[in-house]
Amino acid sequence: MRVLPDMSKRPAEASAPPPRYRQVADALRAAIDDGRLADNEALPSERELTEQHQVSRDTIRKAVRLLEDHGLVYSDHGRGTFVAPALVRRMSRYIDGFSEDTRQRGGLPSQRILNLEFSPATMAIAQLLQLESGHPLTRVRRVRLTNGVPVGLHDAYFPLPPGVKLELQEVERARSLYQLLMERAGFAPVEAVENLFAASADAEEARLLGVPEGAPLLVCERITLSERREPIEYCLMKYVSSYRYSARITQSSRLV
Amino acid sequence: MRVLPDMSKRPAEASAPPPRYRQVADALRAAIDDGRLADNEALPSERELTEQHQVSRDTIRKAVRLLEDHGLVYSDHGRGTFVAPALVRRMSRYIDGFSEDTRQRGGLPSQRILNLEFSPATMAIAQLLQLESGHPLTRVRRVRLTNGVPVGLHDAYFPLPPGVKLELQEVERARSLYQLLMERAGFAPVEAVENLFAASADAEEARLLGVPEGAPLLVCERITLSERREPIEYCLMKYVSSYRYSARITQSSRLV
DNA sequence: ATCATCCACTGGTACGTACCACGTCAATCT
DNA sequence: AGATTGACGTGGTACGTACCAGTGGATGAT
Repeated sequence: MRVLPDMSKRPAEASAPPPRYRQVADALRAAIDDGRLADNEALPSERELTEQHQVSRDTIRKAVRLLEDHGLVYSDHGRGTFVAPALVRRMSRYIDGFSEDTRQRGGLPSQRILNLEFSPATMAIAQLLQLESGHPLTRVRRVRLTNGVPVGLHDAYFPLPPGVKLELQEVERARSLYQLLMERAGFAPVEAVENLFAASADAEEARLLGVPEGAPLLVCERITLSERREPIEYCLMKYVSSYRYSARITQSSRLV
Repeated sequence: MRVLPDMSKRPAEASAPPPRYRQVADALRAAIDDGRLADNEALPSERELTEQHQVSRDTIRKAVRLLEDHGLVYSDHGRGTFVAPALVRRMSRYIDGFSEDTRQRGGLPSQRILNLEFSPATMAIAQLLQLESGHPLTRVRRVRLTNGVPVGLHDAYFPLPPGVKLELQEVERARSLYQLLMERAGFAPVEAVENLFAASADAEEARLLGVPEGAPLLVCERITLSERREPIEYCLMKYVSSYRYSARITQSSRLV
């Protein structure tokens, strides 16, 4: 079983300027966003970009690769690099993407805290979080809304370092739960794994989401991992059927 | 509107040896797969690997980056590169992953073709595939099974080049629909975008999947794209609630 | 007109070098 | 004992060079 580290040091401090390849990527991204580069239009060749930005080809390639990873462009050997169609560009997903996803689709995200409680880990959750059964966990239940309409239920469980206690007030005030957890507990998610499946709404879920009992829900079970790839949160999210979860799948450079 | 290219040339021919970085990646992957490198164990440093494999650091970094993209390892600045825990390693998804996914989870995948028909594109599908309404499409409906038990319904629509016709026989004989489409029609998917949501089974779906009418289903709507990022297939997949769709989410090198 | 060849251009691989940024931990200083 | 420092090892960035491999249009022969 793991021991939870103290996590009280704040990284903080002024930020260094981003690396060159990142600056180039941002410039290209801006050109795509404001339409100077249209869907499926070719970017300047890497050698041209080298001159335009006065950096080495290596740097240009890093920039392009970054955009490619995010689905903004695609490269074809021998032909060039092209702007990905908007359909693909919209598909990036990030951790705790609810607020961002909603905004990106033109909706206004909000949330309502249902409760904040401290409960020992059940055997199932303890196993997922690699803690011993009964380890004290904090549990936050929230309703997620889009334009004031409930679309999802989030049920998050996470261990807090000894001595750290969350108050309902601060959770309700916080703009982002993750942000708060980062400040108060050094919570630093860098990766997450999710399992999605369908389920029926029980009576309580139906009431909270404003749907009939038995209505189909999209269930997303998430385990959030720290920098060291230790599980730091288990979260069960249930969405009404109008909610869309987007994904982008590639086969490039597939590992047999 | 697009015009469908002929697509009759076969790439074929012997394959060149894979690039060095790919060979290194395979070697590392093998070491991870057979347990020579345990979960969260550190890989040799990049400079060590340089000597072991007698290649430049650039090549080593390409190899490591490849593994990192696939969630097999993770790198920490200043600390080293480590084997990702199995939880994360299992999360890669690929196009038409049903058979592979199922096998990987220890199940035996199979399928039953429901029907093969030729139907003009409805307005909705035509728009998604960027074709004019009424464009002739081929439609294949299949039941997907795991260990003989139905778990999903696939309903695929795709345009075929003029002159190419699929026979029910060959579809039923084919080991993989995509494989067949590649051989017969130059079908070359390289990317796909998916929307997932929940829905209730209607009477027919319930019958085919062996679940009660109204049972919750995981619906996955997929648009498959060619190398040129042209939509080449629309596929609606519906899964019973025991089916798990896995995803891995990262925030590394996020584009603000 | 058709086909094959060639060539200019694209991204992809691979080498080398240098330095920077970050973490770790032992040595050192309070 | 505790805090500070600093050397060292790690991955990250950036430069340069060279050549390979796939594309597609121009060229020319048929």
